[in-house]
Amino acid sequence: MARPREFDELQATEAAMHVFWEHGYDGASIARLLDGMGMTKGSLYKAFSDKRSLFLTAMARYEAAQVTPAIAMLRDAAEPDGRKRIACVFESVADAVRNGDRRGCLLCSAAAGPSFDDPEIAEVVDGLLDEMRKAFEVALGRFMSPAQCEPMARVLQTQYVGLRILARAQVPADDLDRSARAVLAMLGERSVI
Amino acid sequence: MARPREFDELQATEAAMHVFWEHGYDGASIARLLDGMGMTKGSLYKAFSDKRSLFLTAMARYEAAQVTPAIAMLRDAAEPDGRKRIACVFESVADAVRNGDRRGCLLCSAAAGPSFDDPEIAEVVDGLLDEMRKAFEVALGRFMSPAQCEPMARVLQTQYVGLRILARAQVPADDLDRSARAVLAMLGERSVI
DNA sequence: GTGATTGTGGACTGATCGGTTCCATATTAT
DNA sequence: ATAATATGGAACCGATCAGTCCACAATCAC
Repeated sequence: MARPREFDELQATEAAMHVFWEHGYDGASIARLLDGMGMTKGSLYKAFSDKRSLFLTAMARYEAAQVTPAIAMLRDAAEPDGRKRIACVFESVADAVRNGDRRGCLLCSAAAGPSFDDPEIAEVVDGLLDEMRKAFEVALGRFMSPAQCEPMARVLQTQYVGLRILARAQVPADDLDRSARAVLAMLGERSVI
Repeated sequence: MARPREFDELQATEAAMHVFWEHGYDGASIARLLDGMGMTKGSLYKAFSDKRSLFLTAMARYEAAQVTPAIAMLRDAAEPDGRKRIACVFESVADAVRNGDRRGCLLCSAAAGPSFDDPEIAEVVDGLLDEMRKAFEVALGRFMSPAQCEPMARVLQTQYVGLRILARAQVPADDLDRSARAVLAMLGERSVI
């Protein structure tokens, strides 16, 4: 017995995610978010309470749409070659840059940004980055001795973050492409178990 | 025939550098800068024109005080062991975190931040990061085949950026310490030329 | 001393920020 | 019809932002 929403909540959340992804937490002003989401203040504040809540919602959406698939890929038992699983992740990073996508990674930008004063946001970001590290470790376990997996998973996690940050910087696309491939070259050279 | 400055210019520049280093470009409000530099608006704007100019000056100071020494270390012919040169850089990163220094690297934060809309700032940052990459390559050349140096230098550059970003995030110090050491372990394992 | 010159402190400006409130209007279920 | 809820949009809030301006202070040459 009430007027229904005129906007699709998932769609609006996704739009917000893209604005945050592109501009970062601080750079995403309410005005920009409203523009990107195609709604006005009244509706936004009624549906999402405030900017911080909206960001957490957008991060949850980012997790579902971007992080979870990557982690699933790294843990995908159907692909026996661990190197291929890892290559998939870094190639998608390289692909994004090659296609002009300079947004990097919402998590990495959040980690670098001032939204980290917020402990809840920090906890979510750190948690997801840790999940990625563990997933890297699983994939590495397919072709490396267990003792080497732990440190190498850390290296890959850091590489992921570094590449995503450099993607936002105006580093030439060629350089980034080479850097992403260098990670794979490094793994390729390494001896199997 | 004029009133002399009450502040030391180098000292003020250094203070500004620390404020930018800790809070990033956007987070370093004029009020915070004034507080850190111990001066008032009139003096600051007379001496440094505006925030952007002050940032460029602070970056130049950061280059002289932080980047140049690191690059010199990586290129130091007096130290024949290339691994030791590289270890020195990553150990100083680990040391900083261990001592509670969570500021990361001014360049890396700038690369991640919105100050990158400014082409001049971007150029300086990219240039310095590139200098670091080349210095890594020189150090790697001491114990690796030339063909392997180029991609591995990219990995080290990315690793440096990633670690510095994660240092700003609230990742546990132990984790960061392990991650920094993992880079060295990786290099240690690799075969000499 | 006086005057020219430059640094200093702080009040002030206009813009923008996130966020709130209000309301006339629209849409639905009962 | 009525009650309930969502909409767009404007008005508004206090805070903060970078930046400007100017009276005043301190120094120099003379």
